[in-house]
Amino acid sequence: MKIIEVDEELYQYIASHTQSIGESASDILRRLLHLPSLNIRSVALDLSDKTENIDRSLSLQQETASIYSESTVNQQTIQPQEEIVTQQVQVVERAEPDTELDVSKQSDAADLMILLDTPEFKQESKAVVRFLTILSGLYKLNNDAFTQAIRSENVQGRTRVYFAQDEQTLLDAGNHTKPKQIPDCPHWVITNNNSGRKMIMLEGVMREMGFDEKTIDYVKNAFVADN
Amino acid sequence: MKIIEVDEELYQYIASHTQSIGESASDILRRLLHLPSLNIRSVALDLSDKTENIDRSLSLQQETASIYSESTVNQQTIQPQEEIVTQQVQVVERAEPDTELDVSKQSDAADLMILLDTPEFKQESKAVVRFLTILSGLYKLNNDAFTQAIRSENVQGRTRVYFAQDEQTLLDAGNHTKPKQIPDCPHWVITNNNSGRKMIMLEGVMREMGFDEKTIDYVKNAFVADN
DNA sequence: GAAGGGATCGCCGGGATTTTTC
DNA sequence: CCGAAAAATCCCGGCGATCCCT
Repeated sequence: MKIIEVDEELYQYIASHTQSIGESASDILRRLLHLPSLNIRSVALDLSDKTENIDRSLSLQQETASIYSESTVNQQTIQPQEEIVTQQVQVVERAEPDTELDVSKQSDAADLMILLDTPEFKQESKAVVRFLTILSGLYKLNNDAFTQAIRSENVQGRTRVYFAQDEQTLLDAGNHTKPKQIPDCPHWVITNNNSGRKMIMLEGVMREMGFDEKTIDYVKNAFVADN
Repeated sequence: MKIIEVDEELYQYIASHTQSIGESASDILRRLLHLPSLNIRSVALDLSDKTENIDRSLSLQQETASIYSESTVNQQTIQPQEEIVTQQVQVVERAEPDTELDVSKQSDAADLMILLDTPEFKQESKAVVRFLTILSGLYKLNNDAFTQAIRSENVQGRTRVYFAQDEQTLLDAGNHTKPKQIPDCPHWVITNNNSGRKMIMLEGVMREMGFDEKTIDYVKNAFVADN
């Protein structure tokens, strides 16, 4: 083991991306950097558990699996039984209708993919709707992270303000921005821009929220997919 | 600074992504993680106490707006007329045993280096922002020395005026000089020149302020470093 | 402010490059 | 007239919002 020094904020960033209790800095960093894990990782397991639980299509299962395949490729060591037990507990807990606010970090990516995989979403032809739906999903996944993310300067324009808690702020910062409230969310977004910019906005928010690049890519693709 | 433990292989991975000599682990990781740069302006504000948490929510927008805003006409953030009064108050505030104009003191130089060492600064791609940030930092370090320094003939152009307490002075002395207010500082600088000239301007101010050559060199390097 | 969506086009800022001055 | 220093033009990339299409 090596010791490295990281600044306070980066430390917080890393710590905040803990996905399972007791995870080491290495584990977290490896996940964020898309490096293969040394220890068995539970992400793949989690995904499949969740899959059964939520009863979704097979195709998504495959997609999801392939997306994370990198992290499962060279995993030779198998983790103790405890791991599995934990998983089962989680499944049970999640078996009830999910109305609670604190969605465990672990399932962020999966929840998001489930949302984007619904026929309703895929069928949706309007970019604004897909845009708003994704934002709404992001908020629901982790409203604190989302609320923090949209404050970042990285999701602001040169003169326009992209996100705010109220319509007026957005109206004041630009002309004809066409603000819309994000569904089931206290925040507003501006809407009068092309799809490219909408994608940039999504990307910015997700990056701020700490999603890894793979997931961000997945969402971007889902957003773009027009049929 | 926080200490974290990473496994050998991950350590090698991070180290192998060094892009500039002397880069810290934090810098490298921030780049690899696509961590958004923070608001440079607030860093400058926070020069003397950089570990403290920064509230970026409200002040950020305003600061950013003032920097990029083109309609500087109705900006009344700073009042030139009361300038002298303000200065005097600050003198009194600074009236501690070792208050001098000699800026070459270790601690001041160190403060400056701390600012330039932040990943936020290093990651800043725009020369103007780095330029303004450094000037802001210089002012913060010793506003009297700074205010005196920019009056010197050595920081004026042949026809252009480089620094002034108000935009108009700069506008009057040249065409398309693109003056900008230095963040958290009552003074303005012109901005429409290449990076070489910006560096000459920094150098001039610092020399006038009494920085030693080593520190000046350090700052020049930090300013130039572009990635 | 009310039709709505969003691609297209034009403006703006950054700063290297070119032009001008001494 | 040449070289150096300063000034300012101008190109490029990014963002805003107009305006065309549905």
